[in-house]
Amino acid sequence: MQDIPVPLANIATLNKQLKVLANPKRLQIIHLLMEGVHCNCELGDALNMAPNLISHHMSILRDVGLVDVERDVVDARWIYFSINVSALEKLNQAFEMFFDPSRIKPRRPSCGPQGSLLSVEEVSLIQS
Amino acid sequence: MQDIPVPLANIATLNKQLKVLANPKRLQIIHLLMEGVHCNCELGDALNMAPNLISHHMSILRDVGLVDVERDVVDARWIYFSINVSALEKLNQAFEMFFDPSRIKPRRPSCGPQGSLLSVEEVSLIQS
DNA sequence: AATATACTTCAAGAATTCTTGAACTATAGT
DNA sequence: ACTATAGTTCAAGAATTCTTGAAGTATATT
Repeated sequence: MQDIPVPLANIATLNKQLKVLANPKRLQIIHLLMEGVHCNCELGDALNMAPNLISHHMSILRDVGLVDVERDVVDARWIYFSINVSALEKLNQAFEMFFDPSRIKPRRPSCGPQGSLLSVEEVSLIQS
Repeated sequence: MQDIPVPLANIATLNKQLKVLANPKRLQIIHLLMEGVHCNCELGDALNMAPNLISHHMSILRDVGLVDVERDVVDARWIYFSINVSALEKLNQAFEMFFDPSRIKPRRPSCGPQGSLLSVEEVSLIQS
């Protein structure tokens, strides 16, 4: 039963990550990249999106370090996108920590008559 | 090594959940509710927000089933909000499944000369 | 019955994010 | 050098989401 702290600073970070992920196109891109390396044109074909839109979403994903980029060694015009594994691991851990159901504590609210949180006997005592 | 399928229908669901979570105020509300039951006024005081804004965010959290509501038994004007544990568990599982780093597969892209994915020997063969 | 309290709903404006089309950069082939 | 290709950047409009203030509900107290 160790206490896992969740400071407010982390909520801002978590929010930034969630905002990046809370977009259907970017989720689909991530899903495709989980299946392996893809170039811009491949993603555009698969998702029926213009290449500039792919670029736009990729820059958002790159900004949070979730996606890596490398140029083709033979033909440097092609660019390959891939998931940054350690970034994904950290993301996964952050989620698991923040949304961990075992973190939920029972507590009486500090306002209101708190009737609903009293036992049945306590409630009947008050009402009599 | 079992294959965990991630159908496209689930991406839409996941996106909906992520959009609800990708908001600093709602993350703070969730964080406070993890610490235990709170009423509207308590949340408003803690987060320095007007009660109608709290209500608004609560309805969004309720719509996805993440938050439960119950009226005070003694004084029904007070309303207590709490986290729906099973909803949080499902959310946690969905995240863990979708963003699981072990899902990442290596793959050669189907476009480009694929130079960067060739071995050093293969590349030197092409370039000679 | 009248007033107060705890909260919700509504509508409009503010802010943010998404998409589109055009212009731009970098590299490769002829 | 010139053209083609793969991808990026920019700016403006469209769409969505957030916040604010006022009005509305439901319940409790006097």
